[in-house]
Amino acid sequence: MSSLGSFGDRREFPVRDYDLAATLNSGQAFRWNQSSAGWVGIIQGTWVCLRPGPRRITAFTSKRQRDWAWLISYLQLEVELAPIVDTFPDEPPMRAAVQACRGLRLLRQPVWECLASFILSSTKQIAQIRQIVSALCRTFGEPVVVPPGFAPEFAFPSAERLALASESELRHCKMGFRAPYLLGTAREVACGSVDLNRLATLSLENAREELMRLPGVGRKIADCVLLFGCGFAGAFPVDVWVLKALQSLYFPRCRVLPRELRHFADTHFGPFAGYAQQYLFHYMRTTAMKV
DNA sequence: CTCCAGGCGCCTT
DNA sequence: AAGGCGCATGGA
Repeated sequence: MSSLGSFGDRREFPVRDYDLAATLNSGQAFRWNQSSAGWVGIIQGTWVCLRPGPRRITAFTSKRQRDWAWLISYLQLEVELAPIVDTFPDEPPMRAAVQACRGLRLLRQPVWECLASFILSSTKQIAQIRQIVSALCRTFGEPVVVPPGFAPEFAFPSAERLALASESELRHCKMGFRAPYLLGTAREVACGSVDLNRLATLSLENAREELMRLPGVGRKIADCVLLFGCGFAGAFPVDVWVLKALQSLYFPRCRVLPRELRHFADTHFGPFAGYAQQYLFHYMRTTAMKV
């Protein structure tokens, strides 16, 4: 194993209620890999390795850091989890999900990477989304400075770079019918037709409307970007897993239509509905699935 | 082999 | 408004 301490930079962050593995592995981000040194990822072109410890997370980077605001924001280290969980409805399904996923957090990811990744997510399993994103970064991303002994890494390619790609180049990354969607959205973002960094200043509804103007972005993908990239904790992405969770946990004895489940989701989970959604999603994928 | 995967856009009623 | 279908690709 490489001596990370003798290279780059290192910083310890005290945390409570933070399950790093569950958070990085819960289908909200697609570029984290567990190595013997810890969780290795790229955040805005910066290589970082994260090690969970008792009541702290230790971060190693390949380059000296002027400040760590980028990581504090990405990991949402200043968010206290307990007051959020306390707003969830007090009922058996939600209690079970919270108990099974203690310490599960939401990340605040770079908006473009989040948007592009979720455009690639439709009708794909998480393992395959990771493969496509990895190929996209290898093919179009700028090389990143990596500590000695670690695998080469690449930044997530900018919208401007992807806007210059051809559809067939994108298809070489195995994204299939999603290629024209990603290309179309990259072009719109690159030319400034949609300003991703302004979304967080809008209302949830207006920001969602903006995102849904983009090709390949419907309600579900828009809500993922709002929740995982823009900080709208009330956005509630409804996918096949969440539909299954709502149906089986809340209406086990009667068949409920998807649009009725959608309405239930919109009205039932409170101001941090997005957190509740992530708990249900992860609970369903890890433990409850084995029913 | 068949079936399905953190959906969307377009086409029918 | 609401429901059905095709779209690439690969793993179970």
